[in-house]
Amino acid sequence: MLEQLASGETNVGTLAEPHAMSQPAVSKHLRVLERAGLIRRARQGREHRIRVDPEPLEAASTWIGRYARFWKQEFDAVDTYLKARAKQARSETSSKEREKR
Amino acid sequence: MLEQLASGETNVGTLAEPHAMSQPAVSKHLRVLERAGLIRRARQGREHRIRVDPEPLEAASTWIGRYARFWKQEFDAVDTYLKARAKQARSETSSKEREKR
DNA sequence: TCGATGCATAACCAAAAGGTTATCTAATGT
DNA sequence: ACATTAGATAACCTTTTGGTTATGCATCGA
Repeated sequence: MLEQLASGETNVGTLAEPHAMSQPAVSKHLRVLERAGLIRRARQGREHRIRVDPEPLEAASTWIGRYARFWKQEFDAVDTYLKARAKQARSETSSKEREKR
Repeated sequence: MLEQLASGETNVGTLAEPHAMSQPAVSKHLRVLERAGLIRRARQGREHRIRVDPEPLEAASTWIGRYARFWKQEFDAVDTYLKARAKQARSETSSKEREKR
């Protein structure tokens, strides 16, 4: 539904149609999104124009991005470490097998 | 919990401690995260080392980022439009009030 | 002024999320 | 070989999510 809001500003009724959803369901979603600060609402008369507030999403994006980059480093480091350990483990195993005989 | 995984690779038991959570609960979370492709698991003996897979998060980050930037344009455009309309509405109202008298 | 319209709210329901305890399996140390 | 330990799985319970219909309220057009 957020994705649909991407295609620009709409009123509540219009949002309900493409999803197989009733109007009250949409209202509920909008209330949640509004409390989460993800959308803005401008009432003009009896119609409510809804639009996405990009700020918090942008913030989330950069936050995740920072973490992802950090994790990528960790990931690669651990990966090479594990490969090295695996190689060593193989040689240890074979030496143990030699001992058994 | 993902945030805790940020601080590096761990095994399952270690993950349970800081949250007030039982071990099976953690196992459930990990299974979900694994199926979602957000973490990787390397079993070595009876211990499972868990680490974050940064790729999908990075993808999500850039996706959201692109949308956020796009929405920011929309947002600003609509904002200026609304301000203009509000100004016009005020002048129309006052002219109507003049008619009433 | 009065019916139609846009949306919110209330009351309710089914399914899913998220936790628990108890039990099982496989690897480990002794 | 046997007790211990890391983790998974099963069965169950409560809370949250996400939807519904019915109804209320304000605004608009005639």
